Amino acid sequence: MPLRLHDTRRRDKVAFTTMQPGKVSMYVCGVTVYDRCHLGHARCYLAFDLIHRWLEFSGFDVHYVQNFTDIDDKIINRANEIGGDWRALVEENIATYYEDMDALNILRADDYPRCTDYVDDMIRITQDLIDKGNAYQADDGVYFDIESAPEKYGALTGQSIEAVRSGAGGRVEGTGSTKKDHKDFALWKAAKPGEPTWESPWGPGRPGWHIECTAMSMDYFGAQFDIHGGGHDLRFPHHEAEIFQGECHTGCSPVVHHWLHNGFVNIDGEKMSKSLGNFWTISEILKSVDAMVLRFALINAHYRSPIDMNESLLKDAERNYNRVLECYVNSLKSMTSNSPISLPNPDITSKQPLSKSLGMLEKMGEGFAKAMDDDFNSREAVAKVLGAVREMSKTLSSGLDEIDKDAFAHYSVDWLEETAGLVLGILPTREFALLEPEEDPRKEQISSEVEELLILRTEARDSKDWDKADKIRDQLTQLGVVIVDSADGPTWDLI
RNA sequence: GCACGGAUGUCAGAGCGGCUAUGAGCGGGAUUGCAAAUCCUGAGACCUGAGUUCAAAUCUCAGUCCGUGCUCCA
Repeated sequence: MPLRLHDTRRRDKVAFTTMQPGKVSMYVCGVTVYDRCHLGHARCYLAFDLIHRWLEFSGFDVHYVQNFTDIDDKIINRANEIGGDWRALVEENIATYYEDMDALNILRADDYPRCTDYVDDMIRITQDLIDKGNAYQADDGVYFDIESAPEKYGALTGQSIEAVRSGAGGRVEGTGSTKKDHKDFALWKAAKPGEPTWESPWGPGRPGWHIECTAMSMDYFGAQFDIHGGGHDLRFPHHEAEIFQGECHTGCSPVVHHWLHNGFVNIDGEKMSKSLGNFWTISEILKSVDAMVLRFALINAHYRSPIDMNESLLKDAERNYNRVLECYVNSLKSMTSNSPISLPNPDITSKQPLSKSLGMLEKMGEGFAKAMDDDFNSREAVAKVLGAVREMSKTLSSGLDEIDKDAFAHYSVDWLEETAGLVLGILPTREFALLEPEEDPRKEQISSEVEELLILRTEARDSKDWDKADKIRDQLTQLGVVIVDSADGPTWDLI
């Protein structure tokens, strides 16, 4: 089934086409490196990681470029606040960006260009826009002239020029700029005292934000490319500005063939923002939440829908993720040979349980691919994995003979490694999965005490002294220990 | 105000012309002294009104309500 995806510009799900057969050029707006990454960044780059993975899995050769915005008002301000050098701030935040994204098992892009390496290109494009009559010089920099290409206004957000004029209300006055219209955006900002600057035909200054992505994407891909992605908030003005710049500069329309935008993360029903105090950085969350559980939670939603992050969502994710992991580990352990016998034909209508089970799994595998092909519906894909996990667990514990079980386990492992592993990126390596969990040192400390109490409890239970048994259990709870009773006697773990 | 998106069981949330998912919660069952954990199983929903159709949660029109953007923001 062919891949379809939702294009923001065309406002519809469209068939995915590439300029070159089998090759995809994909540019995603990266972070402005003035601070550590937060949950919203995780969501965004996870969304495009999944898209990246699915395209590769579908056989495309993807050239994935993601930039770092390493010069910007916020960077300068932050550096001034902390009294440090802006370059050091940039380096530090790029390093932690990689740390955070690696932790979430986000595959690296092919290239991570930095804006400051492309200033010459930006100057060249700006000059060209001036020459073509799409830009003009004002007192405080060079601006793009919206009136020179009014038909491009609202390409992504559907807003008319008039609406924005009235909607902008009182915010437009008193900026002290000599730009002609408040909608005109800066291509080049004239130097202010104490700021890093570059030489240009318009005097010392630095590039505007929007021109950066245009310069970098064109350097890698030329005048046109397949996919441009970013957060929902970037549609306006950032991406519309890119359309103005790119299309006026190259004369190509469209420059970008598919615009993809991911939805936002809310916290407990509220927008995540610093002023509300619900701003979660990735490194903070990962202190209390397993990285793969967070990944699971974030891909268990369609990339375009907003996510409401809260305790129960994470709890749900943990539970479901552990279910998948446990099934994977059990399947790995059930593989007893290197050369499994061939399995019966998958047939969902068969009376033979193994054949029927394989038929179910085959169907769920098809459902998984169909879901991903339908605008990267990872939530539906996750549902298929969970359905398959249920089926696998059931079949593995259904009393198959050794040989069938081995073969079925091989099938299950392959199934999971392809879907949950390669595409969703939530499986650990085989070696890691089979590793016995490391003992918590705190467990060691109380171990003998707990074991003693458990013996007393077992004795009490044997003599049906439930009062005493329950008191001991309360005592253990106080120690922070949870008991799991099974047919083979009680086991325990830290809460 | 304008623009974009949404309204599905108790909740989260897929499906988007005929069959409805997934998970939590709740009911029943197995194991169990009880609880926890695990497994099996059951009930339960498609905002309102009109239209198209043999057939509508799904398409069309109207309405109501909600979210987001229009300002640096993933």
